[in-house]
Amino acid sequence: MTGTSEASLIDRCRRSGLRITGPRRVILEVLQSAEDHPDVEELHRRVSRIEPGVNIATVYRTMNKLAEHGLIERHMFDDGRQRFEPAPAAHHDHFINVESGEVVEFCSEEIERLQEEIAKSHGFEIVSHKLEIYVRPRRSR
Amino acid sequence: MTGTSEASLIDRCRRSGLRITGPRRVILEVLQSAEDHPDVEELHRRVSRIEPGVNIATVYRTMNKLAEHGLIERHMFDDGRQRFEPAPAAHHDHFINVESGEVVEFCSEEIERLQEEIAKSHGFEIVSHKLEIYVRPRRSR
DNA sequence: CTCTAGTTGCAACTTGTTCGCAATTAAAAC
DNA sequence: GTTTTAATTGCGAACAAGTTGCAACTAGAG
Ligand SMILES: [Mn+2]
Ligand SMILES: [Mn+2]
Ligand SMILES: [Zn+2]
Ligand SMILES: [Zn+2]
Repeated sequence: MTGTSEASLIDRCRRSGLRITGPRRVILEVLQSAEDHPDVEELHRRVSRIEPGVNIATVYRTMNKLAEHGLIERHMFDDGRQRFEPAPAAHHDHFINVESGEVVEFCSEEIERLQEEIAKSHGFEIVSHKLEIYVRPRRSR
Repeated sequence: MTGTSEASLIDRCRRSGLRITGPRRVILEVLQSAEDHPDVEELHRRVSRIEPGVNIATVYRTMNKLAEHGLIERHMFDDGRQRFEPAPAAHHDHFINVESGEVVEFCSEEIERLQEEIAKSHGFEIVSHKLEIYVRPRRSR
């Protein structure tokens, strides 16, 4: 669940007809190797460590472009800033540890199925959904 | 699921030690009688129709105060603006009709239970959660 | 009625994100 | 390799949603 789906983001960009420039290459590498769900500032920080001079507007624009082409997923957890991850091979949802900010991925077949069921019973067809569970480490006693 | 829990928002405010001023009274009435999940601009619009001159900053501040006291619930759907509803008597989640913007409430005992279960199995204890299902009317064939 | 802490209107500010524009450049076409 | 052109970039300004400082006002306790 961590790590990208099929090919590298760079390859997928090429296939989508996106140009691979210097800044973009670095951004893609940073994004690809991220184990977490970084926001734009954090991406920019990581990019700048590798290649200073890349403007944060470029990071924003690149994220928008990648999202348009379905190469990344955009999230908006409760802190109110966009966070990103390479488009995952399979759907998953998220735990957010409210104490550490850490994000943990999970997927429940049953929950997914129940969503379909309840949507159908309301006369709806699901376009997408978002399940975020804010948690803290369980204090054992 | 539509309509408030126990007492009126005004009463609950009084009990929380919040002062009932002119602007606040109108805001509370608007909020209480809302059938949807209005954002601040919309609340302000509705308030202004009843009593012009109320500043939008007051609406923002009132929402923050009410949320602090647990009298309303704050949501953030995909359009990126805060939306509000009076604190519901019982928990529920939301369908958002992507075509009309309409919000429909639902609750699934089973989904709630499965969340607990899966959180526990990851060593977490749930603080809160958010399940938003973006839907469109099911095209029957 | 008095007094004071809570509330308000207003304008200025903050934060996260987008945009216009001129300069640069990837990569398609020769 | 050279040319050509549309995509991309850096930069600063602009935006949008939400917050805040402040002086004036007022609910409601005593
Ligand atoms: Mn993820
Ligand atoms: Mn609701
Ligand atoms: Zn899911
Ligand atoms: Zn729920």
